[in-house]
Amino acid sequence: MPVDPNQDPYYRLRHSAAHVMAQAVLEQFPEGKVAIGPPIENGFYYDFDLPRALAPEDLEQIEQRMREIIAGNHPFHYRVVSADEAKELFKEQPYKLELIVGLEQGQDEYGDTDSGSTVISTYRQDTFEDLCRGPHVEHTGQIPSEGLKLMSVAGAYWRGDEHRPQLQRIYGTAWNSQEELEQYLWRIEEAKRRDHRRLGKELDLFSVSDEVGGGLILWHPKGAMIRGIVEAFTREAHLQNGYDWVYTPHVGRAHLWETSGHLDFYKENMFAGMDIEGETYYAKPMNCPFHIEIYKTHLRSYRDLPLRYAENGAVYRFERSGVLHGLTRVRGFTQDDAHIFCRPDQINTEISRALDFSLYVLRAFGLTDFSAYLSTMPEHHVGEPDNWEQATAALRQALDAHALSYKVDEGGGAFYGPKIDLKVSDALGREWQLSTIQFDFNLPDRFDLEFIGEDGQPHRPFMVHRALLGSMERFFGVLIEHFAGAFPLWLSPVQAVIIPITDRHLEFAGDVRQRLEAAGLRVEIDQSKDRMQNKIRRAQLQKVPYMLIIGNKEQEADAVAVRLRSGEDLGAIPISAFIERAQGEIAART
RNA sequence: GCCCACGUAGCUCAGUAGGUAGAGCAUUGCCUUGGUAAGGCAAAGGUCACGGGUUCAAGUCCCGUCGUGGGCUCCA
Repeated sequence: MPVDPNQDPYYRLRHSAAHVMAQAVLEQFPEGKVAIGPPIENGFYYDFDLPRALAPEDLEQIEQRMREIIAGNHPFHYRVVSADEAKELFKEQPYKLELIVGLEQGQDEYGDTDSGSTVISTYRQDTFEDLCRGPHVEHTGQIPSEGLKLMSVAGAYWRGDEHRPQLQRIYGTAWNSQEELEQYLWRIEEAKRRDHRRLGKELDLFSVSDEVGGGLILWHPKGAMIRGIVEAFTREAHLQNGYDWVYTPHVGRAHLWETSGHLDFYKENMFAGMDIEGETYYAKPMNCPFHIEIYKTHLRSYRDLPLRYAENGAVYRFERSGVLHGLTRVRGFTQDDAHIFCRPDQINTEISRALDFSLYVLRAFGLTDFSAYLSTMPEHHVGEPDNWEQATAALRQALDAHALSYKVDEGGGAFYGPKIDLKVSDALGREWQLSTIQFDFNLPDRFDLEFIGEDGQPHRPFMVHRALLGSMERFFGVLIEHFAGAFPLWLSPVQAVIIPITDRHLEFAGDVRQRLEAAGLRVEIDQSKDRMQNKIRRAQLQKVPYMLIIGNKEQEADAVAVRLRSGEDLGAIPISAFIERAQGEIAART
């Protein structure tokens, strides 16, 4: 994702670092070919076509050479050249030549049509001259050597096209100072510590089995406990917000998917069909057709609308093996899916409600930092432009009413309707796409959906597809990383561990457990023969919110000595008082 | 799917120049009965991902398959 030169204060420095890196690499591989080298979020990269694969040692050497170039304080010289001059200058560089031809046709370096000018320019520092529109720092000395680090090498296709040559991409990062660099590196380390795949194993939440297949999640008891709480909470919230809960099957006949158009346009993402008594069935990649079939079981009056069908619907999509990733990119997942069928005059209210509901649910899980994206009508689309306009206006109005700042992706909507995507930032400031609210002008036509209006005539309803959490799998992954596995009390699979100091206290421990469980708390006793210290350590590593230590003193006082996972020791608290405290915390979902 | 790297005990990893497999944690047993992040001793645990090849000898070298990771692309 390229960054905007006008908005990113690191743009010049990182872009310049990319040029310096290209110089260093070409010095080492004079026959190497260079592609493009833009600044990106947190750093920069440059793509090379080199005679051999780069190893980590090469990065050290390149980085070393970069520091020398930086120390040389070489100025960046800008000049405008004609297309012919440029072609002569880069005659040994086929990728640059392709870029120059593109520039002549008004394309940018990614091959996209660029509305900007078609000026062809270069920047030169020291011995290296690169096709570039800039801007850059004034001289290489302005790139802070101590804020620079090459991170990794990876394969990347020329122009992102798998049919074009695969290049070697070197990722680097560059900051204004060593402190900034170290902060960034700390964030990377912290992200690794929070990685849901790692915590999923350490906290025994879920696994993926080779035997079952990639991208198919096994929810272990503790992960399933959390999922169950999430589902119960959101289901209840849906019922309170005017949704009807439904259940639909995992497979459907081929004819359904022909009608929906999935077999025409989505087949490469579907699991292969299954033959049952001469009829082909497909695992569902989406829930919409099923909800539509429910809609169609009755003739609907304008008075019946809006109808809102919600379901935690498991869907299966064939994702290429290379893209699978933990819980966030899988082949089978459960969407908290709903479809709203409404009259044209209801869409403003419905969209506003859906957005409101979305924000309410996400906030309940401690996610409070949102950014919104509005995607509008693409060139190839179905449905009447009037409807698109009305729908887009409704989306826009809802965003404005909720005082959400949003970016507009002009022409970025799906072919079947405009949409709002909500992204949330987690505790580390990373963005995750969760909620989506999108209109669908395609399926109502394909399934010939109708309602009878006040005029006694059939009309086509508007259909809105929306998910709040996105999928249970991805959302769980986000929760794990957001909380670093230390879930708030209401979500914690084990809310308290009772730690008897000696075996003599086991009986009292059992008594305490019973009372806490009767109060609705999820409690375990650590009956191992380890010492108290080790039991504390174990509960701490499992990120259990409360450790309740029980010895002679507590037994006499009918109390528990409460230790928090923060390390704080609250001392002895009467059992009834502890129950009250925990119940209050659960009710507040903090 | 493609490029690169990786695949050794339940987990995290070590195995130097090919010579026949090791540690810590977890598990089990015995001793220890303790006051806020690891008590001691011992045992058990591995067709070194799978298949083939080179070699007197392969965890180690070569080829293939499967899987995982980092990217590309895509996306809930």
